Amino acid sequence: MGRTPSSDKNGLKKGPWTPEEDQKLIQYIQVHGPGNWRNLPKNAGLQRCGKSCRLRWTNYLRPDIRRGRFSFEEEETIIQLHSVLGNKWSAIAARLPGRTDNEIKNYWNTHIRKRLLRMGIDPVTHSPRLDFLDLSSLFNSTQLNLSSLLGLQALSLNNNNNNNINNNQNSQNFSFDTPLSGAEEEKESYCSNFNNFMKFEIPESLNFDDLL
DNA sequence: AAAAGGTTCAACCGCGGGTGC
DNA sequence: TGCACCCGCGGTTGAACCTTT
Repeated sequence: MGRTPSSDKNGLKKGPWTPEEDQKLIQYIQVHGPGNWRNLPKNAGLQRCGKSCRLRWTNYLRPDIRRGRFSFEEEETIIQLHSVLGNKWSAIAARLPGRTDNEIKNYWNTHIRKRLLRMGIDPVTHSPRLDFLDLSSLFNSTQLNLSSLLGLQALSLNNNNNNNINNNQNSQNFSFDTPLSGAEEEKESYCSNFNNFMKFEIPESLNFDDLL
């Protein structure tokens, strides 16, 4: 993984970190603590720039980092927070203990974004993609309230006092079976949770003043 | 078995905000 | 006010790995 080992014009090493480099960085930070990244490489005996050291520490070596697969709850939280915060990965990471902004960003781009697209949800606006849906069948649906559909996100973001809004009314009439769908099991799993996605229920512990 | 194409994710880059002088 | 420096963020890259043909 990573990049080809190389050096820049200052003789500083680039590319993947070796276990020896990791050990030097960990030992130095255990004694002196993180920070002062500019001088850290020299003091720690590393041929790296401070930026590279900070990135390695914050994204990989920090002892409080939780590695491994994201749980469904974490995934749902990411989606909810992204619907409010957008690509503010550090803000999202701050609300997911043990996860880094880089990890969340990667996970979003490689997993969640694709799943939302597959489900017919625009990953930027978090609204159903009308270009993706079979519009003719939608318009023929007597139960569909299109204005509700278009106002879905606005509703969701203004639901501070309306957490119990029942969006099932909107979502139950759609079929998000997609021509691009992959594993049936996965599709079924995520479609069954579609209602949860569309509710965008904001955890009570979330402080909107902090977010915005 | 091997080649081709797709996916993952650690690491890099450029930019902008904050701070001190 | 302007400059330099430091730090953190978001976007992008590309080698390793995985899956498909």
